[in-house]
Amino acid sequence: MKPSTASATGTERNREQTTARILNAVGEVLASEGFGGIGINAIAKQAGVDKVLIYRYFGGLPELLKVWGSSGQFWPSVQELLGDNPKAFLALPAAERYAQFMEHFVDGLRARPLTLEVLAAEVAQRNELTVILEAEREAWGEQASRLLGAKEFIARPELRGLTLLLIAGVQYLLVRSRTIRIFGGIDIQSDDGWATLKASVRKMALDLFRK
Amino acid sequence: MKPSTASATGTERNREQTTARILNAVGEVLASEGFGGIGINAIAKQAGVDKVLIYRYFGGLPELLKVWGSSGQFWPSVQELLGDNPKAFLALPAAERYAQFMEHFVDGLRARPLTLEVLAAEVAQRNELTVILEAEREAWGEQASRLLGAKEFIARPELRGLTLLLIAGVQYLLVRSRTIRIFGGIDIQSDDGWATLKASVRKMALDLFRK
DNA sequence: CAGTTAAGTCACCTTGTGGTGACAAATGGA
DNA sequence: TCCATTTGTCACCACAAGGTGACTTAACTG
Repeated sequence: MKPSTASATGTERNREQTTARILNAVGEVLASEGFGGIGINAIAKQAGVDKVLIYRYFGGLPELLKVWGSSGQFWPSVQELLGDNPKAFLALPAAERYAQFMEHFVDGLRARPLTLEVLAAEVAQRNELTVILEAEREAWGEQASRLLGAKEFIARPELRGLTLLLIAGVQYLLVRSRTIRIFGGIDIQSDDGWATLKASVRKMALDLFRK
Repeated sequence: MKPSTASATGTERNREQTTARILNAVGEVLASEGFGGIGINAIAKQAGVDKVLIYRYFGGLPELLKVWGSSGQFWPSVQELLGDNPKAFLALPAAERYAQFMEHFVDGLRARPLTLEVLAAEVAQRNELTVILEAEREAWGEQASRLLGAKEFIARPELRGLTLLLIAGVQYLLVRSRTIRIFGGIDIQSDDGWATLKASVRKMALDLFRK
């Protein structure tokens, strides 16, 4: 029997693997404990790694979060919002395009619990991680609004504000749905509840874009 | 010179005044430090009171927050949303009524920085205080939607979901405006930015309710 | 194979938090 | 006037967090 201390945990002096473990642990802690549970000790424990290694390899918690945040894709890609067939999407009538865009946005965000967790943290605190993601989102919004239809946005400037409010509303309801079920009488945890909300938006779009 | 220890701080064995100080301190700490800064030590310090008195008079932090939360009026009253003349408001055409309602909601919330602070905290954590306010809000939403126009909501059920999204969007943008300025290209800290958003909603209402 | 570098371990410190027991002093009856 | 109650003060504990210095041991390199 070799009296190896490292082999007990399965780690064998492999920096690459250790850093990967640490980065994974960030997401794992985030998923299980939420943003409030993020801390040097918790991450080190989750990774099965001594916390001093985090300081050595990353410098500290802020730097670690920065690296982690830059590597993941938290936001639905623009492509994801357009659907399987981008060309066909852009050929749709304005109302249908608008409705589908919002639906895809809802679905994309609902499929990303970690993003919702970070989104929730952004609201409460402002730190290195949230700053990164804020910038990322601004860029995304720019790109998205261009795709959604710059034409319509120029012809009808009020659409810009309205869309922003709806996007914000979706984000808020999804973030809230992590901890509460009923909001304004609608079940925001269920598919049914979201189907209702999507239908509302679709109806609005049809009314707004009708001749 | 009397060697009075109490008179140094201006407090003279007055329980009523002390409890009032403590309760005030809750709001003050909340306003200056945010919800994350709330703690026994911080509140006691702000109140200029020994923390042990908080335990004696309230039992602990949760109980203190409960008392504080029940006493304040965090949410715009329904009356505030209807404006100076409720009767006249209800006589307005649907579109105008809808637009004004949303405008009053925005103004009412913008005038309540403490409410925004608590709203932000609700997103991240769930504790005694947030539970109280959640219940309060559900009741409020029930009342508000009844006033806004049960008639329209029955005739056009999609309005319910749409309104919920807009209300949620307003809350989200206002909460975010505590820490960031630009969101989706709009300045959510300025009156101008909000005027733009209000105008968008108004235009939408006019389009939706037109014959 | 010897020696340096780097990975991982361990014990420890500091600080801020919630929480409590014991005390000093003012208040208000009897 | 005396004495019990209540108000306020102070010193202290336990604990978890971030953070660091010094050590052991494996791996690479000449």
